[in-house]
Amino acid sequence: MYELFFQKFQEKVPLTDEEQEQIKAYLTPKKLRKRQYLLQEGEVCKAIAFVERGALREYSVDNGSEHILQFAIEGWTISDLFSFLTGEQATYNIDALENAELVLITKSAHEELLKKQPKYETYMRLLITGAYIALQRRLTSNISLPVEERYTSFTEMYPDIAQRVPQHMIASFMGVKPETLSRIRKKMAERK
Amino acid sequence: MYELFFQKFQEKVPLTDEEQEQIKAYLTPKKLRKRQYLLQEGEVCKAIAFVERGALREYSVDNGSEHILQFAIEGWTISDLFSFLTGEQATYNIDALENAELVLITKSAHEELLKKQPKYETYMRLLITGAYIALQRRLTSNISLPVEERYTSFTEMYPDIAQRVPQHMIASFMGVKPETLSRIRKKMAERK
DNA sequence: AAACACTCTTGACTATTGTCAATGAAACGT
DNA sequence: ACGTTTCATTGACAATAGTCAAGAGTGTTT
Repeated sequence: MYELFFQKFQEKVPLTDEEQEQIKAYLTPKKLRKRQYLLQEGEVCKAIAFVERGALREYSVDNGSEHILQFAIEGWTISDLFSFLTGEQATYNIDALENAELVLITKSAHEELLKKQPKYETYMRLLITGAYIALQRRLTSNISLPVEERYTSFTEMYPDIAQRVPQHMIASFMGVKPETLSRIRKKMAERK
Repeated sequence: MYELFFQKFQEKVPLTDEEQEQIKAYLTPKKLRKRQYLLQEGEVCKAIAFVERGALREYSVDNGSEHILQFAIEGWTISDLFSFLTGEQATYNIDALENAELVLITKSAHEELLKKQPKYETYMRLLITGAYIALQRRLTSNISLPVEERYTSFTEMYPDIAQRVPQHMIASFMGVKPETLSRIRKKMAERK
């Protein structure tokens, strides 16, 4: 259990066996069925979730339409960080696109680990730094590139997600309507 | 010197006088004239810059058109983090919109501080976490909201920047053409 | 003071994306 | 295996944003 979690952890920060055991004591496993919520808008986000198996999404809802902020498949971490850290109401929803097995770091576990295990803080720092850089790139491509190029770069960057997730969710992730993505794919196919 | 830097630092992580002196030894002051580059695409980003006075922007260039990723005024931090951390070529440019006074943390200072001063690591973690959360919100509003609402929320969130920076740069930041922003402002004014 | 660069606005036109509605195919649950 | 939901596609039309070109107002430089 927690194999993938510690594999990803150790890619960033190596751990001795004892350190790993120490950290393990703070983790909570959780299973989620497809369509089940991990977090709903308005609740307080009580954990950071690492995906051991399955696929989740994080999204906001605006006038009834969903906007996907993030996907998370095996090896990824997902949370409403703002709500988690401040205790304020979450503005995002998180639910499972497939049955999933998660490793949860609860708020209290997070705080204890920050106090007791410097390597945890380092891991968190590196994790968020990587997420930040990825998000900067996504934003840059969003304000710079036409939809078609954003779509091809998405499928090249995340071919696994592109295959596992319905098209209209990729459209939502990209910030366009499903019909628009469908037409763009058609044009691309015709050109080939 | 470095007043604002340490004020912002201590808002996140309190320091003793000795700790502050220790950290101060790693900082480098730098002045930048209006239009001067701090970083050019293709170079390696050699420092994280904190703005004591003035205003900078970070932007990418695509087919000759500029796309502003970030503004930074007093109290903000700016860098091409990816290039800084990996030593790869920068994909962003950073230059001064006004004469500016900066506090630089060079790569070697950054590494030494991470080793020697745990509070520096904590500060960095919190700094990036805050930046990450802000960026998530910006992306959410980019994929969710029409341009007009993005513009009003920008001016409400950053009234200081909205006043100091030319309109076409705000358009670039929002990912629309200057003409479009101009027309949206006109519509808004007519409705009032 | 004249020349220049920069910024913002506006108009006419084009391109892209969204909306609404309908259809067929595939996947899902029982 | 059946009915139900979910998904993707398409068409006709509307709304939004981009392109190109021109002009006016500012402020700066020399």
